[in-house]
Amino acid sequence: MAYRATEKTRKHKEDLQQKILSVARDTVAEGGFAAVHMSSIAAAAGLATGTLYRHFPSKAELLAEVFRRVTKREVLVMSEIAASGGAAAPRLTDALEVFARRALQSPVLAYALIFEPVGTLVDSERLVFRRSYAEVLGRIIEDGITSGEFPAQNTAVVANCMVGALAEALIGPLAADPKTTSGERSADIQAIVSFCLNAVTGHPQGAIT
Amino acid sequence: MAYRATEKTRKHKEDLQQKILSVARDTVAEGGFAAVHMSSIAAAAGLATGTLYRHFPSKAELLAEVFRRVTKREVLVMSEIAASGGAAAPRLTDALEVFARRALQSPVLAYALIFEPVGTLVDSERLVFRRSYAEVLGRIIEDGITSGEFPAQNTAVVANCMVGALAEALIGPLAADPKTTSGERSADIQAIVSFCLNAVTGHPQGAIT
DNA sequence: TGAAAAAGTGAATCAGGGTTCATTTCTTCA
DNA sequence: TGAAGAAATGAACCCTGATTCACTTTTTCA
Repeated sequence: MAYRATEKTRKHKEDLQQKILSVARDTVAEGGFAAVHMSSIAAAAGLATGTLYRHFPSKAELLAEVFRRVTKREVLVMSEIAASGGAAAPRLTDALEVFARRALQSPVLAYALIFEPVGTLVDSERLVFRRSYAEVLGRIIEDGITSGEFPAQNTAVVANCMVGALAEALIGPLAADPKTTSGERSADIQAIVSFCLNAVTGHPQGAIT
Repeated sequence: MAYRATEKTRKHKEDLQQKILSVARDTVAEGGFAAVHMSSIAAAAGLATGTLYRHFPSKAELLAEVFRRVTKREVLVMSEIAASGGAAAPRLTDALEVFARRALQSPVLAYALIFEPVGTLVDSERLVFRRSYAEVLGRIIEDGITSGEFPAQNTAVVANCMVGALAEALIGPLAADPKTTSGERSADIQAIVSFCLNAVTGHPQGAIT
């Protein structure tokens, strides 16, 4: 036994994985999951194609890992807002706006995370992702109901509706094409947020454009 | 010149096209677009694979045609409701409910039409499809604004939100899994419709569950 | 240092389904 | 009937990109 893994190698391995994931993440952010090819990821990371398979069992798993990481951060951001104290309505507004603003900041990534067809593995991660959003929103709505801010309603369905409304109106196929000005886009955000707030509160909130 | 196309051959050709389209449509309804393979469609239609290419230049065009046909009917149904006279709120309710009920009646087809990844050609048809829905809903909302039933609002964005909410809460990844009872599903429909109605009217409408 | 084991390499292989096309069968009409 | 053209056939081909694997290079430690 003339070889044993050591701290140095462990670190090296870890670094490579990070490198691969980061290259892949950037590729996704720039061109969506469709732009990810094992060969180009390898090249961009300064490795041979085969080496990727020493770190990830398959392309699907690599993509799933990328998805998980990017996604985890997004959900975290929103759930922090949700957990902050205060009335439900402003928290809901904040949560929706943060989602929207981040999505518009990197539209390709947003599209990739929410809609882009990839494959079964990523799809099931996406399910988790969407569920997380719905749960975060659902919790705020429940708080609002408890505190009497919002009327009683089917929390789960309402939360799903909000996720759908945001996704569709902001980054889905029906969204304005990306060349519209950021001013127009933030008017859209306001409209979407108002839509959702009206829906839960049952009376107009905020700007109606 | 010992051959010229005749009525009989024309008819025959037409019949074959219908047959192919109908077989393909059934396949989609049963297993989504992913279940469509040129070889199996051909077999199911009693033809050789190559024959399909005498009627459709490619698989993509065949699928696009299937998509167009199925989709046209759906939009028609909803736009008839939208065009019927009366107050905007009940018309909107009807339109949303019809969409929902039809979607639940053939969930696989609904998923295929709204979400399933297929390819560029079908994707652009899908864009048309979703736009049509949004336009139909948008028109009702405008009527409601004109008549004073609804407050002024960004019609286009609101319509998109509704399409998204319906799609997501009903047939998207977040929707209840199909084995839930139809009773539960229709409670969901009510919740979704209320959500949308609240959102446009700014005050609670119908059942709140 | 050198043997053992892991990591890295990248060209070759594989897979799977859409598409082609040389050949066969069917229609039409003089 | 038979020549001309259209339609049908289905096995072979092709394309594309993920995956493999025999070989080379590094790393570790007695």
